[in-house]
Amino acid sequence: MAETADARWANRSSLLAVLLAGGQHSRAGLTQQTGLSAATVSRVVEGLLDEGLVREGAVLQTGRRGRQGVVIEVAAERGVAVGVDLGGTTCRFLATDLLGHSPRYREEPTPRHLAADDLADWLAERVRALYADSAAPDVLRAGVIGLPGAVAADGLGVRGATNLPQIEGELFTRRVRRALDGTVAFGNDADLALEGELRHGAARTADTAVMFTVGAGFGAGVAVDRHVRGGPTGLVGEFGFLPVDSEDHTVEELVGAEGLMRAARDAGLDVDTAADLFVDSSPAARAVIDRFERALGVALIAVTIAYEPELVVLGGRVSASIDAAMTTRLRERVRRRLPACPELVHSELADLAGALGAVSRGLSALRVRFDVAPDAAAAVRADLELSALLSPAGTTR
Amino acid sequence: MAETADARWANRSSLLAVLLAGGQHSRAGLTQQTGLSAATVSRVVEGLLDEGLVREGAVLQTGRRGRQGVVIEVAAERGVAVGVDLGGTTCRFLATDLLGHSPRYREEPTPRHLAADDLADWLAERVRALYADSAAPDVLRAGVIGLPGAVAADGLGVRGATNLPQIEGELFTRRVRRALDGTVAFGNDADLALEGELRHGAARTADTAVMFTVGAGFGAGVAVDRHVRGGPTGLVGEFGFLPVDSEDHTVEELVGAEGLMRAARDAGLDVDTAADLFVDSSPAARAVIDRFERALGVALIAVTIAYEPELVVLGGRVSASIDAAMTTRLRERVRRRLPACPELVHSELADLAGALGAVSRGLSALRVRFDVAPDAAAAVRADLELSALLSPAGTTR
DNA sequence: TGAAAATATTTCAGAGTGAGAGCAAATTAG
DNA sequence: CTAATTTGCTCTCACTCTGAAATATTTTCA
Repeated sequence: MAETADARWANRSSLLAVLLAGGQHSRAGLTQQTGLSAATVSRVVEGLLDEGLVREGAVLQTGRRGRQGVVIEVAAERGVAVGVDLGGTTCRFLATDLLGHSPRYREEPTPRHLAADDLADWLAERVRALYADSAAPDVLRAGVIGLPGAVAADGLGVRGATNLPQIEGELFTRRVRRALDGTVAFGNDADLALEGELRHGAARTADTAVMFTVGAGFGAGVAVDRHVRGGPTGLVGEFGFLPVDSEDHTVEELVGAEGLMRAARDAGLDVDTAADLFVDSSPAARAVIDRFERALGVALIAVTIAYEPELVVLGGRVSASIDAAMTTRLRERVRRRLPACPELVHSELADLAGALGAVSRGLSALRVRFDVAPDAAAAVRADLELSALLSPAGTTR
Repeated sequence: MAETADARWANRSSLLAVLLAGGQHSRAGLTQQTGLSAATVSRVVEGLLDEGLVREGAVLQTGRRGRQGVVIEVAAERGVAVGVDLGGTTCRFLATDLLGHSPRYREEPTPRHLAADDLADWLAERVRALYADSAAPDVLRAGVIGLPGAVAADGLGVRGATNLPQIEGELFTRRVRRALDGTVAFGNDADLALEGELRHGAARTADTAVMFTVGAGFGAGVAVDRHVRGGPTGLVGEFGFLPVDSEDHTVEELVGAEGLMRAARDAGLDVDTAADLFVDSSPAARAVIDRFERALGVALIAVTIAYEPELVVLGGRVSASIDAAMTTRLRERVRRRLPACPELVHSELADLAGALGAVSRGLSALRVRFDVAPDAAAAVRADLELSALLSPAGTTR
């Protein structure tokens, strides 16, 4: 412990962290970025060149006089990260290289009729195909798969996957993991969506943030100190279970699309989608929406008390129906009761948040496998090439 | 950054961390405890001897054959930590040396009629007296003062101190701090009570824990990864604000002693203390207690969802009335709705939790000032000499 | 063309570590 | 009582790694 060798490793870590965040860096630039001496940077870079983890690229055209620096570029093809968002209806895949570049995105309907085994094989096959895109001989691979259920801290046990019951337990996850030689990890889809927003979306600058996912049901992801928390059994953030009145109605029943539709039916309303309810001005519809707003307000109060987040990101299908007037009313509702209230913003990454978050985690795992210190690996702010994805053509919206 | 000198500092840190945790250690023992080489331990100890931070004590009688080791003991008189729990009615003081030994405890009625200035002077005078007990020439002092209100992250702004209104704002805290030359920090009393239970009480072994303080009002402290969290404005954990029914009753109204007494009066009951309500078997009293239990259940559900703690510690005056039957019912209530439920246990430190937590934080601050790495400083599990305090004679119970 | 400036490498002294030798002090065995 | 053994501590030495400074290299500017 605490040998002198640690220093070298620490320096290599912080240097690699800078390189893996992307951008053009010469050795001189790295000297500035890392605060190390020029000599040390030269030596560490030499080591990385020997490892084949970086290579010298073009000379850096600065326009200033003096000798030009040589760009040190990461051998990005040495790693592949695959992020998957396995939803109840759609499955999204996103693969990138070690730098988060050359994204390849695809989506398919989830074959929800398949049993656990077959679904696992179906998924593994597609991930393997994305892995295979990189032809380099010694590629490290890391896949992260978001599931519509709570994932235990061990990363295998799945619970509460009402949308895709066959993935419950450890059968599905174990089979996927084995089929992919242990290169994959699992996470909760809401947590990964928050991870995405946290690194590349609306919560980019937030330290502590919560994401409400309002879809068929209601879920929340929680990030404290830029670290998404799931809890030992993955229960953390499941504010859908929170009771909101004396009759034991829960947030999920009043806020989720399923609950909304049931309430609409009970009120004799004839609507096809939850979104229709929000634009229906009949008293019956307004009553349902009022209860929606009340319940969402309770959830907002609860998370404000629990974490005092700077930001609550609204995501999920139904969240699109939450307009500015309603967010204003929600914040007022909180402010009437509490001395502070988080910002309320809509998701920036929409459908892609989950897959992006999954890739981000995969990239972190890759960095660690390339022997970057875990803290540094998680702190890297990679500049993924998202523009192509988020342009109108790239997404399904 | 990352010079070789860091290694020496890191080694000094981990060695000091072992020494400050207490116990008898020879150089050989330290070699084992720290994992460092014998040579390094000798060198670091030599440095500490030069600093005057440690000294050689008696020879260690092991009974084994071979040369006897010399005990390296911390110059505990080099630091004084004072913890204060400034309550609405009682103010408790606890002072220890750098090792958490030679505790001096006293309590006085809080002079709640004094204005901010005078109260600050009153408090500072008493803390100064405790500081003065150590006659060593170069003593470092650290005081931590628990206040019955939310303390902002900057450690100065106080809010929601309904029990002791004159400490609101920054006037009181600034004056105390200046009177004590900046050697003091402030914290929320519920947070510090949890800190105490976390380090020396019921939550000793827990990683993530919550403490409910059920007194006149209702507050909660939150510790995640053995780290008590307050939030930017100190709002974190104020689950008293949580609404529990459609009529907007809050947890505080239904659970705090004040709310209980009001409800009792409204129900035409003639009781003197909240405790009486719990042993009253009349239907009216039972109804009040039922609502108490329901609201506490909602708070328990909320914290379980928010943090999934291993443990919820029950503290505060009213918590004594919560018997085993009620905790069992509460846990059943949670389990009916959630897939997991924390343990529910009573505080072990009772009235002293706050002062103990405050001293613990003071000790941490002292360690940091002696240049121990903050992480290591916080992780030290000092063995305070509590037996004298917790024995029947030591407390007010 | 030469001066100035920026990048990169090499050299060197200094700081620090661990292994192992060596010394000191205790117990045990004969 | 003496020698062997064991344990604690220190000293020496080889090694790693760093940053400062000198040097080489390459570019722009006057």
